[in-house]
Amino acid sequence: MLGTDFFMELSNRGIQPSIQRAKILEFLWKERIHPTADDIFDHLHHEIPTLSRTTVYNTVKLFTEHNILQPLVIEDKEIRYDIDTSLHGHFKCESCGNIFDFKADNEGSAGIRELEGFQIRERHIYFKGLCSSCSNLK
Amino acid sequence: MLGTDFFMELSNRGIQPSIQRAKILEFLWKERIHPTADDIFDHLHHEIPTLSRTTVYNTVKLFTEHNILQPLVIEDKEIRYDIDTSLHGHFKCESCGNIFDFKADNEGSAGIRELEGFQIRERHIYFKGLCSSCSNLK
DNA sequence: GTAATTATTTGTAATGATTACACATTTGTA
DNA sequence: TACAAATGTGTAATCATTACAAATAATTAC
Ligand SMILES: [Mn+2]
Ligand SMILES: [Mn+2]
Ligand SMILES: [Zn+2]
Ligand SMILES: [Zn+2]
Repeated sequence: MLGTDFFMELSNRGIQPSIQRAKILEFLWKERIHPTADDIFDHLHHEIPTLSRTTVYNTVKLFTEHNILQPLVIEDKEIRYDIDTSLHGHFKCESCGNIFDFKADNEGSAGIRELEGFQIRERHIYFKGLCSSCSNLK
Repeated sequence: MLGTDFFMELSNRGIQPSIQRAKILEFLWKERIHPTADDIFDHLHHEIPTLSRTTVYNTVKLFTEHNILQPLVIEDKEIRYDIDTSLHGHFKCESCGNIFDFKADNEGSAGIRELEGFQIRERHIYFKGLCSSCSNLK
């Protein structure tokens, strides 16, 4: 998707493009943070003064349905969205609030006795604590 | 804690006992589900007609601070409480809503390169999908 | 034991992210 | 251009959780 048109990317994914959707996708793609819908709104409403919060909520929902986005529930009352939909772990720093990715073993998925006969659709792994920067600030 | 007094148990844990606190602890201990604060309230307000929702919220917060309880954030807008504070995984069935425990590997905690220098305070693993009962209902 | 102090409980009012909804705008099509 | 469908917008509702202040119960001081 590097350097390409986000309009085109939306089309390719079977989503009717719009300025709002393209800008939201661009933001998610370029800034590789794990923003909330509100974070996205706050960042974009300068560029698109008419942007509505509802549009952001609708769009992240749409993207999620198209598997472009993965919602992360780490804190209650805060859904974050990750454009990396692969299986990986998340670390949320309780001090700065940043979220960090880490590699998480895929194993353990199959060999769990208690889940015999279960249909697993989603896997989530998250840790909490202090990131190295915040740890160093004593 | 089997067959003992929950008042005593609270004292032992350094918590001033009360009827409300003891009943909440008893419920959490005996029913080994992962209830929300509201679930606890719904179950107990028959026994204790004067019980306030706020008391339940205050109590689960108190218990959490004393590490008697572990809050689980799996869905937004729903905090569940687990009296088993050990590290284990949770499976939430998207059909019946029940939560199942499973053993989760402790390993992977240390050897994660991306988290070098990070202070890990909490580890959470949860899956979603269909439990075996709900899977069998086709 | 009674009064004063402190802790606990209760009910109601606020909070705040998300959702519902109705209307406005834009887009696609004939 | 004209109409229909899709998309976007703003406001109002939702609902679990939290804040708060008054009521009640427990503990301590005398
Ligand atoms: Mn991620
Ligand atoms: Mn559990
Ligand atoms: Zn940090
Ligand atoms: Zn089920």
